[in-house]
Amino acid sequence: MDRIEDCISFLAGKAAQRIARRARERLARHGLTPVQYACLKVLWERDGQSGAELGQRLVLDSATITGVADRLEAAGLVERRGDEADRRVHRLFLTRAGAALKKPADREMDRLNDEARHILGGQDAAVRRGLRRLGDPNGDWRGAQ
Amino acid sequence: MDRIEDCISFLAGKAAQRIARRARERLARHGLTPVQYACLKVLWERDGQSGAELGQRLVLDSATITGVADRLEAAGLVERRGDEADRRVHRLFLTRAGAALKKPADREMDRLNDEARHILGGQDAAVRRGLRRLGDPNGDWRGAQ
DNA sequence: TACAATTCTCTTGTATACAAGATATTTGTA
DNA sequence: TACAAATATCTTGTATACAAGAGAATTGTA
Repeated sequence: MDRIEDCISFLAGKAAQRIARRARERLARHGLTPVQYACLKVLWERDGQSGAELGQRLVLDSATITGVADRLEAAGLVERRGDEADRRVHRLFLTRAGAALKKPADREMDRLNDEARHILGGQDAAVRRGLRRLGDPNGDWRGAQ
Repeated sequence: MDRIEDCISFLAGKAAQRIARRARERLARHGLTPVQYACLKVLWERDGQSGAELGQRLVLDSATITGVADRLEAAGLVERRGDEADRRVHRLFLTRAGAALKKPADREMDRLNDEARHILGGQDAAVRRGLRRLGDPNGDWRGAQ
C-alpha cells in the first residue's frame, strides 16, 4: 500500500470516527454518548444485567464498563444493585429517567441510520455485511497469515 | 432499530475496533501504534510537514497531533524543528530510525490488508468504497435529515 | 500602519479502549 | 474440607478523540 488512505485500518477508523461524531451530535441533545446509548439499548431489552453480561454483548472490557456504569449512575439513568446469590456481581437497573430516554434516543439513532443508508444507497446491505464480518469476535482474522 | 448490533454506529465502531486491535498487535512488534504509523506513513512520503498539514490529511485534531508528535519524538523517530519563515509552525522531520521503520512497518500493514481482503472476499472493493463514502470529510451527512 | 480576524501549537478536562494487576468471591477438585 | 483456578468488579497508567480555550504569530483590511 502506498497511501495511508488505502489502508483498511485507516478507512474503517475514519468511517467509524465520522459516524461516531454524528451520533454524538444527535445523542448529546439527550445527555448521552454513543457507548452510554449502547449500554442503555441493551438494558432496555432486559433490565438487571451484570457488567460482565453487558461487556460480552457490547465487546467492552471491564475497565470501560466500570467507567460507563459510573457515569450512567451519576446521571441518574441506572442504579447498581449487588446480586444476593453471587456477591461478586453488580447488576444494572434502569431508573425511571433511564427508561424514559428509550423513545427519543432511539429516534435519533434511527435517523442516523437513515443518513447512512442515504449515503450508501444500494451498497448499504453489502457494507453492513462486510462490517459484521470484520467486527465478528469469532471471525477469522488470521486466515491470510 | 431493535438491536444495537444493527446500528451503523455500533457496526462501524466494532469493525474499526477489531481492525485496530489487529493493527496494534502487528505494529507493537516495531514499537508503533496505529496512529503513529499513520503519521509516519505521511512523513515517509514527504518529510518536514507541519502538524496542521498532518492533521488535515489524517483528520486528527491539534490536541491529538501534539500528543502523537510528543511520543514519536520521545521514541527518537522524528524531530521537531521550528519553521523560520512562520514562527508559529513546527515541522516534523524523520530521524534515521524513523526512516528505517518504513519497510518493516509497511510489510505488517500489507499483511493486515491481506487478512481483511481474505475476510471480505469479493466484497472487499464494495466495502472499501462504502467506508470511503461514510468517512469522507466532505461527505453529505445530513442528506436524510 | 493599526487592528481585527485567522492560524498554529499547546494545554486541560472528559470519555472510551486496552494492558496489567489488585481484591473479593465462587467453583472445581484433590 | 482445603485450596488452586476461575470469575466479577474495580483501579491505574497510557493512547487516542474531542471540546474549549490560551498564547504567539501572521494576514487581511480599513
